[in-house]
Formats: sequence, structure tokens, C-alpha cells
Amino acid sequence: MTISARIHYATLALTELAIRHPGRTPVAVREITGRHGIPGPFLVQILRTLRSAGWVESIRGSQGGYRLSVEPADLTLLEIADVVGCPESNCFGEATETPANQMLQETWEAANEASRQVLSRTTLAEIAARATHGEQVMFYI
Amino acid sequence: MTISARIHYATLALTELAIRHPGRTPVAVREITGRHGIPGPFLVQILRTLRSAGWVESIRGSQGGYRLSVEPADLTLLEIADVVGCPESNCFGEATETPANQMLQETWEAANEASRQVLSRTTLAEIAARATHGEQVMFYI
DNA sequence: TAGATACTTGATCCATTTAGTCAAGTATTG
DNA sequence: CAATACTTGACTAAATGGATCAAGTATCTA
Repeated sequence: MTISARIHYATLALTELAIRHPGRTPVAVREITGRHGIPGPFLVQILRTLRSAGWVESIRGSQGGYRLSVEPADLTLLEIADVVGCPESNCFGEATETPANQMLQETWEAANEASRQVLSRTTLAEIAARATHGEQVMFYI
Repeated sequence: MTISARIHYATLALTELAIRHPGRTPVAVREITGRHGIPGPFLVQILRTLRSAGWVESIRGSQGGYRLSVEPADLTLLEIADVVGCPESNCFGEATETPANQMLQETWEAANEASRQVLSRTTLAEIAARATHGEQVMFYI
């Protein structure tokens, strides 16, 4: 579970959309890239992935933008990382199946699973809630 | 904590040396690459790193090879991964310090720490012991 | 209906990392 | 002296991650 910039950006963007979720107003890409330091066209690429995952929907034309199409509480950081990140190919050492090899594979797997557990316990809603706390916007909702 | 082939190979090699540790006989590179499916010159490169970490010593000349210079029980998988793996640069998002950004950084860090915990709880000695069990060599020592 | 806004798509590029190789050299043993 | 085996440094090749561009399409507003 390496957290790439892609995963980080994706989560930031989703957080932004989650904060603006209640109103259901589309948020333009430029608004997201402006607030966080995300390179423009790169975010577009990431949003494409998020859309094909069914988590955001896009509205074209003027006044268009992106909008969350799932409940923030239903989306965990693990799911985001799995969809946006790379396929995770933890399968070396197929060649020789020595006991040492197998034992190690299991340990690597256990370590990986531990970090996945952590990510699966945090939802987008929690991130958004705590993020808005910091910005003192909580009280205006 | 991505487990690269480099880390996997390094641990396999150290395990091999740990098994042969009691006798203190040097083990040639070829013996290690033979038993596990490790590409020859690549392992040499890895062993160089292990030597500069002070974990193995090399004996030149005929009958030479590599030998463990630490106790297997004192070496954890985490230490191996840290020395052999890449430097781990988890520092994106320095640009904007939004609350969302900070929260995420903490969560990524927590996930990473969880997997490090797992790796820190397994020692080379345990791997070696269980590996020899499988090979039924335990009884001949 | 024109024009501005904003998403869509596909191709492309660059830098870094990872994996793996080669060759010339040095030390040790028998 | 010859065989064995480590030493060193440079080098290549493929994959991945990060990022950009340009031409196109849809929508709203004046």
C-alpha cells in the first residue's frame, strides 16, 4: 500500500466535493485545483477514474463541474486507494516455492493487510467533517 | 512500505545465511542463487548493501563467501526493509497546508506505521527457524 | 444564435525507480 | 600458478508515476 500522489489528490478532490455535497452544486475543476495545490490536467485524469468508479458525476457546460454521487459515509479511504492506485502485484518468488519463500510472502501479506485495515476504518465523511472543523465552516451548515 | 523484489531477495539471502549461521562456514553467492530463484549479479549488488549495514561479512578467495555477522534474533524484517528498500519519501502536499491535507497525511502515516509494526515484530531468527522446520533440517543441528 | 465556460478524450512526454547485466580487477587457497 | 570467489563501477532496459496538450463536445446566458 504505497500512497501515491494520485491517491492523495483523488482523496483531496473527493473531500472537497464531500464538503460541498449538501447543496449538490457542481464544483468546477479549477475550484479544486485552486484550493489544494493539484496540477490542473492531472486532476482531470484522476476524476475520469473516479467517474468510472461511479463515485462522481460530471455536469458539462457553463456552471458545470463535478458532484459526488455517493454518500461520503459510504466511501472508505481503502476503496479510493484501490480504485485510483496501481493494481498491486505482490507475486514475486513464484519460481522456487521454498518454505522460507512462503513464510516471507505471508509476512509481507500480513503487513500489507495491517495498513489496509487502517485505511478501511476511515471514511470520506470523517475526513470532510474534520476538515471543515478546521475551517470553521461546520457552524454554517 | 512496498515490498520490492530487492527486499524480498535480501531477506531470503539473510535467511539462508541465518540457517547456516551456527557453523560459521562462508556461503558462496552461487549457493544462495541456486536454492532460491535469485538472479546472480543482482544478489551481489544487494549483498553489498547488507555488508555496508554491517549485517554480513565477506570472505574472499576460494572457499570464500558470505557469513552473518549479527545474531538472527537481533534483526527484524523492518530493519532489513528500511536498509535495502528505497528511502520512503512520504511528503507530497507541502504546497498547501489545508486541514484536509494534514488529516490525510496523518492517516497515510498511520497506515504506514501499522505495516511497519507487523514487520518489526518478526525477526530473521523466526523466519529461519520456521524455514528449517519445513525442510526437516531442525533435527540435524 | 453567438460566445463563454467547462468537461471529454486520446495521445504524448519526461523523470525516477527498479530490476538486472557486464567486465575488469583483487584476494585467497591449494 | 591456477582456480575460485568476492569487488567495484558503470551501464542498460523496462515499468511506473506524474504531468501536459490539443482538438472536440455540451451547456448556459446574453
